[in-house]
Amino acid sequence: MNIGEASERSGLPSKTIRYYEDIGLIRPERGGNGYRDYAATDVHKLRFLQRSRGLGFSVEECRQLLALYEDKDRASADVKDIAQTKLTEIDRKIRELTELRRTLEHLVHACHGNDRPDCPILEELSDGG
Amino acid sequence: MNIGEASERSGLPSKTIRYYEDIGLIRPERGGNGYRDYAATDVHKLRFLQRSRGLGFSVEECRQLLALYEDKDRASADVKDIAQTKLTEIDRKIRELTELRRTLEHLVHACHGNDRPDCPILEELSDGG
DNA sequence: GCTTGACCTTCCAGTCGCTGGAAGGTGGAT
DNA sequence: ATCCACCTTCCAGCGACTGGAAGGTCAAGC
Repeated sequence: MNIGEASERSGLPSKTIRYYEDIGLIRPERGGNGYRDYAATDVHKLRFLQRSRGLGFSVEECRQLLALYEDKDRASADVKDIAQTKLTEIDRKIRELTELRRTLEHLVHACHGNDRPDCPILEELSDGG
Repeated sequence: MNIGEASERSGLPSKTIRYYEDIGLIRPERGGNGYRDYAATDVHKLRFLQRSRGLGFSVEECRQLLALYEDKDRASADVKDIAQTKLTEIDRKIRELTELRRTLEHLVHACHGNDRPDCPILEELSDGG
């Protein structure tokens, strides 16, 4: 199938699919007219990429996951390691966001047209409280 | 103080600090030798930027947050609106990250992590389960 | 006074992961 | 024959830095 259909089926823009080919993630066949020709397995891989990117894996991580996916003798521990690392990162982000939320909410509740130039709440905001 | 010390105190690389100046986020004084000269308030702002950037706010969002931070003399309904909008955005981000976390954790727990070739993580990534 | 080395300056290029657009070829319908 | 949607390549740009070259400044040591 042409890139347009592969795009529809995978949920990835054609541009992105070509880019993924550029960086060596997928290598579709070519028809006599020069058009890319995607097989069902290619679409499978593209969808795999679409999902893992959406889960916050970097392209390099996706390359690893794809290699593991294609490798029949892979150790699932490798995959687990990558996912576990991502999980830790996500946890840290959630923690930090929750902190900022708390700080900002504090600010919203405290800022009532108070004209004092040295607002301790704003100090706290910049100090990381 | 020079950029090196501002970097140490704010946790931002000197390169990033210069970049923030390029795009008009901070405007330190200049010494007679042409060196940037950072005041304590500049470091406060830099640390503020360091935190909010680290939490996934775009530079443009940080510019707004910084305006809020600098608006301490004119705290008003407008200022509160900006903060409130940011709060909503933070909430959304936390929700999305939590969802992502849940999905990934599910995958990690489903994975045996041993050397068996069948890995639930890869299966779900490709099948979209 | 002169050298050393750490610091500072500017500017240009590269990174990642796309995304947009130009310029042109192909395919199928009218 | 013409139309238009699709495909191709290539080049440029985004955001938010990051690295490196080429050069200026400053304090310390000899």
